[in-house]
Parts: sequence; structure tokens; C-alpha cells
Amino acid sequence: MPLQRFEKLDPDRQQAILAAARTEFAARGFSGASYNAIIKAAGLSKGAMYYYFADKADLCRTVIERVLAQLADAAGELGPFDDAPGFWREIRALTGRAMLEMLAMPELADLTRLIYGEGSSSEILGPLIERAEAWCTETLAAGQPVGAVRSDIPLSFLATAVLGLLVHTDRWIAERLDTLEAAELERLSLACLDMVEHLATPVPDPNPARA
Amino acid sequence: MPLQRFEKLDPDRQQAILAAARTEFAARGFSGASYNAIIKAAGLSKGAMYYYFADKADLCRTVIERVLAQLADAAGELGPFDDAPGFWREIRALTGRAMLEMLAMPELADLTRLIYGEGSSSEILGPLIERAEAWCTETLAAGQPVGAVRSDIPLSFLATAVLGLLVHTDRWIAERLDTLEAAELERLSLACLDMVEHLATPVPDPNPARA
DNA sequence: ACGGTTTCAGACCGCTGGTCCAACTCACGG
DNA sequence: CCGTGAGTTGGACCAGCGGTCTGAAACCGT
Repeated sequence: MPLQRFEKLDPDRQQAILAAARTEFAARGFSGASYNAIIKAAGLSKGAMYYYFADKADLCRTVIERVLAQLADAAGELGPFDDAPGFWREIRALTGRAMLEMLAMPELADLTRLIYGEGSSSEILGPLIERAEAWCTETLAAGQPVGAVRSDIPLSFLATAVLGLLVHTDRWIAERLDTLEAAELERLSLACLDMVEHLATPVPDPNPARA
Repeated sequence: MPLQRFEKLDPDRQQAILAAARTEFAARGFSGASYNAIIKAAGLSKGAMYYYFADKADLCRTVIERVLAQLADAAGELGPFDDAPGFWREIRALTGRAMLEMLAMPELADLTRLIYGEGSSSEILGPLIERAEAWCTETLAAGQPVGAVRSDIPLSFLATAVLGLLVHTDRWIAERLDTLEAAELERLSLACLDMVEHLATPVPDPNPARA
């Protein structure tokens, strides 16, 4: 949430600022990025920058929020379904769309990784984490009515587990993107979604209580 | 790995430095922590500190490594086992011991969280992440001979998934420690380990290929 | 008593994110 | 045509950061 003034700024200028910030934050993370460098790259003065954004965290939040919106836009909504397999089919379709977008724009992936990479300790990016977990929780909740998602543990707990798994495997894959065959990449991504499905599916493998 | 000189320093002094650093890093994370503040709290001069530690990252690494050693010590080794259920029984025992230690010393938990919290982006704590994943990979590998751990995907990939799940659920729990009943805490921890077991167990739920 | 090494104190450096205010622009009322 | 006041901007300035460096003590074997 930049100061309201930002919205009234010449759109080219807006884009210049956001682009510079995107580049710097994606490359060096939040605390690693130099606000001064962003200001210089964006071609304005310190006073101007602080006139439009409250502080470094504000700019970073804004950048990531836009990126998240872009991602959400690309991923779209869960389509209709009326049983558990249908739910998981839709989940796969949605994450597939999101993955395509991220592959097409690596900076986007870096930025989303930023949320969990540094946000956990500092409260600066905390709200973004909460939003991500809230979204995940809601999505999982949609699968409960058709019996696709367990409800024996708090849904937010399950969402956290799922997100943790996804975030880390995503990082694993990102680190090896160059050396990974396309087929292997797809196989791992699917394996990943299988894991998520197994995590979320109700009582995946109980030994049925005797009598 | 502090400079060798550090080992020859008066043990009380050593402890004072490490304790100050532990407190500051646990409270504010790596980049949030003030090296100057640690120096002041430890009661020595800048020159002295830089005489014993190469830099801020060096001190932080040292602190975390000691903490990790303490944790490894408390967790102990995997006991003997000769089938899959035995393997998972041992895993549960080991993680249970580690959890007890962390509950007894919250600072320890904060510090371990630090590794994944900020290390992913910067390469400063990177080696620690690699060590954690290597340890996890080895541990899972131990379960393969008895058929407790799948081998259809790279083991390091599986290890990453497992660690991601554990790290994030751990954070979920830590944030709610105050408001969580002891029984609920145990139930969630067990659910967590169930999830890990399901993730790692070979082909958890394949529809057996027809004929 | 000496020279050489080890140990340390703290001034100093270039940088950081953030504050502040003087100065400029410009639309509007008189 | 001139105020005038709000909106905008440049950039000096600040405390604090991590890190370097000089030089003086303290300790040493000889």
C-alpha cells in the first residue's frame, strides 16, 4: 500500500520505480537490497521516493503484492467439481497454470520466494505470509465438502504444512532448473502434487479400528 | 568456525560472547541483529571481537553450530530396527527427544528456525541449510533398505519436502505455543510425523496397474 | 632490558534506511 | 497580474550499521 499520491503519478514513472524495485528485491532479497540503489535506478530523489512510499518495506510489499496479483490472475480460479478426484484435478490445473507463469517469468518466482525466505522472522512481510496461508486455507476448505480434504486437524495447520512442502520443493527445483530435464521437472512437480494430495486426503492409511 | 584464537580465550569470556550473540540472534534474526550491540553486551571492544571472529556471519554460524550440536546430542542416534514400522518408531523417538529439548530451551528453537528463515536467500547461512538437508537425506536413506522410504524420486528432493513441512509446521506451532493445550500440541506433533511417514513411504496409494 | 608477538581499544570509513526543510511548480482567487 | 497555498521535489543531514586499521599496551623467551 503505497501512499495514495503514488496512484496519481505518471504511469511511466510508476512503472520505472516498480521495475527498479522488482529487479533489486528479486536479486538481493529484502534486507540485502539497497533502497538507495533502487532510488538511483528509478531516477528520482530520496525526497520523492519517501513522498510516495512510507519506507523500504512499503515499497517491497507493494512490489510483491502486484506480483502476487499477477500470479493469481494467471492461476485463475478453481473450476467446478463435485467429488474428490474432481477437486484434485482442479487443484492440479490451477497449480499448473501458476507454474507456467512462474517459469515464464523467473523474477516472479524469486519475489514469491522472498515472502517466505525472509518474512518469517521479521514482521515486515508477515502480512503477506498470512495472506498466502489464508488463501491456501480457503482453497483447501473448498475441498472439504466433497471429502477431498481431511478435517481432523486445524485447516490452517494443514495449509501451513502444504505450503511449507511446496515452498521448499520449489526452491529445490529452482536451484537445479538449469540441470533439470523438462521431463524430470514435470515428473517432480507431479510427485509434489501427489504428496500434497496425500497430505490433505482424509485418513490416508488408517488401520481400521478393530470392531 | 571462529578464528583459532577464540579457543584459547578464557572460557568465561567465550561464554559471555556466545551468550550475548545467542540472545541477540534469537531475538532479531541474522540481519536484524546488531553486531555492535552484541559487542557491547559481551563487554569487549570492536577490535577484540574482530580479533576472534572474522565477521558477523562467522559469529552467527558459530552460535548456530553449537546449538545444532546440542540438539543433535539431545536427539541422539536412530536406534536399531529391521523393518519399516521399526524405522518409523525410531524416527518418532528421535524427533520426540529433539522436541523435548527444544521445548525446554526456546532460544534453541528460534536459532534453528533462523537457518531456514533467512538462509535461503543469502549464502551466509547456506552451508547450514545444506548440512541440515544432508543430515535429513542420510536419515531417510537409512530407511530405504527396510522399505520404509520410497526411492522413485531423488532422496534429496524428498528430504527437502520433509524438512519444509517440518520447519513450517514447527513455526505454526511456535506461534501458538501459548494458546495451545499440551494434549493438542502432542496430537499435532504426531499428526506431523504421520504426514512425514506418508510422504516418505513408498507408493503410498497407487491404483495397482491393471494386469 | 630487549625485540617480537599477541591482545586489544577505539577512531575511522563508506554505507545504510530514514528525516527534514528549503525551494520549486502550478492552479486558483482577487 | 499578482499573490497565495497546496502539492511536489532535491538533497543535506542523521544515527547507526558492519568492517578496517593504527598503535599502544601486555606478555614472552632470551
